[in-house]
Amino acid sequence: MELQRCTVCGIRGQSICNAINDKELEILAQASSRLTFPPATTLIEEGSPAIAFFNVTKGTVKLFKSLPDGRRQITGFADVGHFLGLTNARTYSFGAETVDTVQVCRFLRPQLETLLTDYPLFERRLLTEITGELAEAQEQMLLLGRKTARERIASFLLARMMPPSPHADSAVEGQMVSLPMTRVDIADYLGLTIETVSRTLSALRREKIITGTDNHGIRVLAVSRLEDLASGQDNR
Amino acid sequence: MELQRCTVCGIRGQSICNAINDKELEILAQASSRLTFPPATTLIEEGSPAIAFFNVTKGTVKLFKSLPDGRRQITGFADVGHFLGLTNARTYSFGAETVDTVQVCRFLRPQLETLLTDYPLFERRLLTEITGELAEAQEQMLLLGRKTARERIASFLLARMMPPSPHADSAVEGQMVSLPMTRVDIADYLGLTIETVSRTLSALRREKIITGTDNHGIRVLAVSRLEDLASGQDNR
DNA sequence: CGAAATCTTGATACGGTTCAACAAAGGTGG
DNA sequence: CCACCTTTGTTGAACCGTATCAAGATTTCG
Repeated sequence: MELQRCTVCGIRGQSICNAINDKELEILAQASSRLTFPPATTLIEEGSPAIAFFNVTKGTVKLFKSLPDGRRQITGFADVGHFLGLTNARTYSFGAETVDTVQVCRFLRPQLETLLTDYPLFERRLLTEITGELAEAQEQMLLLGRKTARERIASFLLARMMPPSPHADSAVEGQMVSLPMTRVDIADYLGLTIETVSRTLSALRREKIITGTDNHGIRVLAVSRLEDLASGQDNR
Repeated sequence: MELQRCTVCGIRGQSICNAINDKELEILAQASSRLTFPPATTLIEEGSPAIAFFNVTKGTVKLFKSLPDGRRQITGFADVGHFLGLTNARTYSFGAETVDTVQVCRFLRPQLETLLTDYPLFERRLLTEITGELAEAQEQMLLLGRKTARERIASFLLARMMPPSPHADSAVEGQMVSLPMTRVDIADYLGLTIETVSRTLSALRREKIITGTDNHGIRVLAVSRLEDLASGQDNR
């Protein structure tokens, strides 16, 4: 678990540090420490004191809530650029665990308070970020409350589709979707069981809407078919 | 539809205006207009341009998202003190409709921008508010993705229980729960059908966990039983 | 290479939906 | 203020999509 100073936040362009100008960047660097964690590391334990705040600079973190009997709902995946750990309460109401190898910038709570008051641009950026998270949460509530298993899988694949890279490998057909998480995680995110996730992906593969035997990388052959599916236009 | 200037925001103690000091209050008053709407009025149409931002000062507003075929998910109820309409996009990704008679303070977008930059306390308050909304959204995702119908109803009743008023009417047994919305709204909020909501409430009534024949006012007789139910401790 | 973890597929069960009929509440005009 | 009509809520019976239980296949990793 390497620990080093984040003198210049490496992913400034896509991270929250983006909001801060050059003079401020130095202060930010002193306020945060960069940490690297292996897969399946607990970053936040549900109910523990809310002492830190993270900005993901590499990898994917899953956020979740659990019931006493072990049922779990993953409320989101925080990819590069996203932050996590903001809360009003003294304790976290959710847990966070790394999916793959993850690098973060960590701010301790007093540091965060200082940053918020001293750097208005930082606070504004945070407000924008969290407003976007709320919109995503609302979309997910629609999915969990009203969509069928097929529609959920289709929505999930679309949401996780990489934006078509400019120097795309046009030799390979289909849009790439990266799925670093396991079937269990997908199921717990979509409010399904692993069996239903597996069956539904198999069905889409059979129908030539997706391809790829690799479990953590799928290719979408018919984006528009998926879009129809995701919004309930076309179930069969 | 009455329209008047909100010179001194009447519910300052519990509203977002709370964040603003006396000097600033006057400016806020000039930036907003107070409006009253009858039940079932559309405040925000899904997909329409995001021109305004509201603070609820009386009544309850429902927020929702819909699918093309009409399936609907209510993502939250905004009661007194809550705001709605904040978004990063140029259009709203959700709809909003009054449940009962509703009074709001409305800010137009440019006014909001000004307030945010000029009054840091206002911006901070907004960040706190929306952080709380995100936590609620996560709790609701757990409900929608992983709880049974019984657990959903129990959770809903608990969440809507009035805080026991200091001058409580101790002559009447049981904690009051106000349900201004219809069964359809409750169903669309909990990801169930109206029939299941009705059946489940009847079952809880039969089991003497709740009472009250009035559809919009229920009394909880056994709070701790409900709490067990809501977290999946005790299903029968 | 071998063991453990992860994923897939099949058979059966069940919670909640759907369809249907009726009951109760609310609102309106005479 | 009541009779009528419309809206909202309740209850029952049958059905269905997804969960559960079970077995086998594949992948991962030491």
